[in-house]
Amino acid sequence: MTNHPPRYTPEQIEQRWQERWELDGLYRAKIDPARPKYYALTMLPYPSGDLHIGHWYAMTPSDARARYLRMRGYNVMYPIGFDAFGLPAENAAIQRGIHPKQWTYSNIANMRKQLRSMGAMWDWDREAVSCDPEYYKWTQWIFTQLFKHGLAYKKLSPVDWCPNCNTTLAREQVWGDDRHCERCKTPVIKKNLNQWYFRITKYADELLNFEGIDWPERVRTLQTNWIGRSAGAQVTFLSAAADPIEVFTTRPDTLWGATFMVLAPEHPLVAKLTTPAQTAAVDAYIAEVTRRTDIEREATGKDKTGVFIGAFATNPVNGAQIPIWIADYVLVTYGTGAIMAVPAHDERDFEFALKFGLPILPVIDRPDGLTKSCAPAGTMQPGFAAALRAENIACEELDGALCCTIPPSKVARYVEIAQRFVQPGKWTEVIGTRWEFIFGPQDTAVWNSQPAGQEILARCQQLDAPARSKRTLMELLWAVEFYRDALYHSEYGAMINSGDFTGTPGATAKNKVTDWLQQQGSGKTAVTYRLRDWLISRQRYWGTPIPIVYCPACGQVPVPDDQLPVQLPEDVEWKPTGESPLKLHPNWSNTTCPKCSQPAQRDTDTMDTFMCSSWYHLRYLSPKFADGPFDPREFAYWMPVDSYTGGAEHATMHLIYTRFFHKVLRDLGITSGEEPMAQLRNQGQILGPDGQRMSKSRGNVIDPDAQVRKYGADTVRAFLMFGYRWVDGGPWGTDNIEGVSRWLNRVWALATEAGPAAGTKTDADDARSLQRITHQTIKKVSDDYESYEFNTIISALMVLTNALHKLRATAGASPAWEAAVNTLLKLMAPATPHIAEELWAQRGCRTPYIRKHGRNTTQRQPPMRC
RNA sequence: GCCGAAGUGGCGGAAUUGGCAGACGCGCGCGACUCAAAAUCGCGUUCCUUCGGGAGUGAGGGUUCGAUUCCCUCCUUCGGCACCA
Repeated sequence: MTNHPPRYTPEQIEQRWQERWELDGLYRAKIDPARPKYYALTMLPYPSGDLHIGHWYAMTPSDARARYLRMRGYNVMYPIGFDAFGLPAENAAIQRGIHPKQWTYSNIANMRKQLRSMGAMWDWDREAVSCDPEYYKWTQWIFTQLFKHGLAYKKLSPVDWCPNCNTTLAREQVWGDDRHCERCKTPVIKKNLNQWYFRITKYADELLNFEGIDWPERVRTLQTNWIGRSAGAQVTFLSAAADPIEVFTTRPDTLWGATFMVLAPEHPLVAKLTTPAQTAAVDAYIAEVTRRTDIEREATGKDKTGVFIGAFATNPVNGAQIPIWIADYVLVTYGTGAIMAVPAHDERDFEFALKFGLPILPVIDRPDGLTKSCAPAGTMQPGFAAALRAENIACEELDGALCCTIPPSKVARYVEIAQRFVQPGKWTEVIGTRWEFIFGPQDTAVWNSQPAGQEILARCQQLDAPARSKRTLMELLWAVEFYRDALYHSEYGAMINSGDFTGTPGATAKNKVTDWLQQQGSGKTAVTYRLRDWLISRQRYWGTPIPIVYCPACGQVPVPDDQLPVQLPEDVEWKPTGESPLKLHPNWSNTTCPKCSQPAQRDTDTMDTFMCSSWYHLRYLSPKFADGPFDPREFAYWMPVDSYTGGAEHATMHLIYTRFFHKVLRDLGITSGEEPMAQLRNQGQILGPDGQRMSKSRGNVIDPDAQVRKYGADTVRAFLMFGYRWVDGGPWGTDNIEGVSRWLNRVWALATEAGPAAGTKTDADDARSLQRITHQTIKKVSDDYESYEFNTIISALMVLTNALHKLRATAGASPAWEAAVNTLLKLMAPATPHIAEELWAQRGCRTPYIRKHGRNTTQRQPPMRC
């Protein structure tokens, strides 16, 4: 053997091709109405300093897919940029004395280099960097647009504050049971601050509609739950002094069972309604609740606390006077901050009523028909059990008591028998679907109203000493363990004990009552959301300044368009004081009012960085455009984003904000279309080899640069596609990458080594099976790119490679062989572009770039030749 | 507690309009090449087996000629929400 073909040396070929692609501007996306467009987008990185293997995992398959679509003939735009504002820059500045700007831009320079080593087809001409003044000018402009249209407002309220990051956080940035900061894991505290909010709640209903977009079920569910729409009614109760107290309820059909009210301790009416006798207790309770942090509230569990404020309200459906309490299980931030308590059909209210001895009245029939009766020893005369048995009513003895679960059809019969057998001076009862107390023959009492319940309780207390300690009838029944599962339920069912509405079936009850309330003028249908408005003020330096000026005469004035951007000053102290660094600047905040030219002050907070990332996909369209946030011509051609990929951890943050922005801008006439991203796919996460999240402190971080040096970018790319289900991710596998490396070497050998000697006979069957597997691979690879199943793309390519290997001796001289090798290279090109390009060129193919070759299909077409 | 997703060899993972379970890769075993090793190549590799077979996709049940795939119950893991009226 004298003529050894050159070995596969990725370090020699990869950089060469990257430079050539760049030089020829191969991946510059230009508007071309003749071709179908495809906007492929992957979530922009934060310039933390080093490209992480996680970036590779997220971006490589996206890039491969974009390259695939390009080969299919689409005009593909695949842009990249940096989400460059944010806390890490400032923290690095504090720790190392580097200016956040310098830190950020040098990181960006480094990451650009690293990103290029991936061999991705990014259009660097479209790069956008969110901390560039030309970028944040338009972030500010969008803010002023929202302000002018009443969608941005300032409000003093208790907000979540991270004591480590020294700034406020949006609600969705507070995570976990201990309510910690999403970024640094420090538990948050509450502060009362005057802050800017965006009215995202105005778009709640629209954000619930995912029609026409192809997003993962999981993200849609997360967003739906986060928005948390509940439909019901708002009902007005009146205090003795006729103050209206509004409550929100999803169960207007239970109004007749509202036996008390609960207001949030912070409810504005509390001070006014509290009677003098209760003032001290109420003040003490409020003080205690305010002192407690949310975490302590959580720690105290669900044990209900509360206090009676001395006042009563009138239930609008029956005029009943019901006591008003305050309790911290009612949240001032949800609904109206006040509830009607229906203890018989709401678990929390039930618990509260039981604890504080408040009355309970069942008003909804049990749909499951569960009916129970329990007669302690000595309650019934002998023969009772036998009489029941004769009726086929099954009972069991529990601690001497005769406990029966009565079939619905036998309830009436049971009552008759019990009447006959109850001992004089004793009683028994039937509960569940019926609430009837049996004192003797011809002597039963039905619990169908609050007063009736009181009377029954009084009778029982006369007969039975232990009952005298019970404050309510329900408390008496709760003492019987056997009854517990039948005393409370929250199902829909026929209305009972509800005046004229008694008997209304569960299916229609809610609507009938709501309609009636509306006629009476004491209620209306209402919808409440869990979603809160988006708090965007941050008390940090490295962010977009809020373009608002406070004028003593004119109030809040947005900075006019021609004065944007409000530049971030560079000469600041960024010590973490808890105040905005911009506030401490000697003169930055001093300005003049854009309206009246009198001295005025700038807002010294900066914006949540999620604002920057809510519209970056629009800036990519035309990052240098000066007459607006983007060039409308580019928008018209490229939008919406056809495929958006990134982590699912952004489901309730970035991915909801960006939809909100899009809809706002649409309503302002700036954009069009319902949604910004037509299709979304989430990738999973790469963990350390130990199965733990990669982190420097654990020492399990995989450095992509080192892997590229060792194996080459193509191997790393193909391994990341091959080793995992993309949606799942998993631990970095140190072993599997060797297999991918071997595969590329085998491909190299196949394409470069001399074939069988001239004149070697071809086995027709083998040539045919080579052709068959070639076409099967084309189909498999195409289908799997469409469905983001990247691991099976690589395995299909390996299968084809193995077949080539095996059939070389017998089919290596056939046309099918040449077609198969060329097809393999083309099918590999999206995943492993450098080696494919190199071998393509080495084979003397006339088309200069493999990617220019048209689509591969399974449709009949001549064997591909280069 | 509520909602959602997922459980397949020693490992990563294939296969679902219901049709040969374990593709592809790792690892492992045997062999070739080599003085030797690495690399490479070839063969084998779900488990049990008395070598005839038998069992097998988290567990149990059901539908079916046939179930990893569909239905019911349960278990485990992960993610989200959690006093949201």
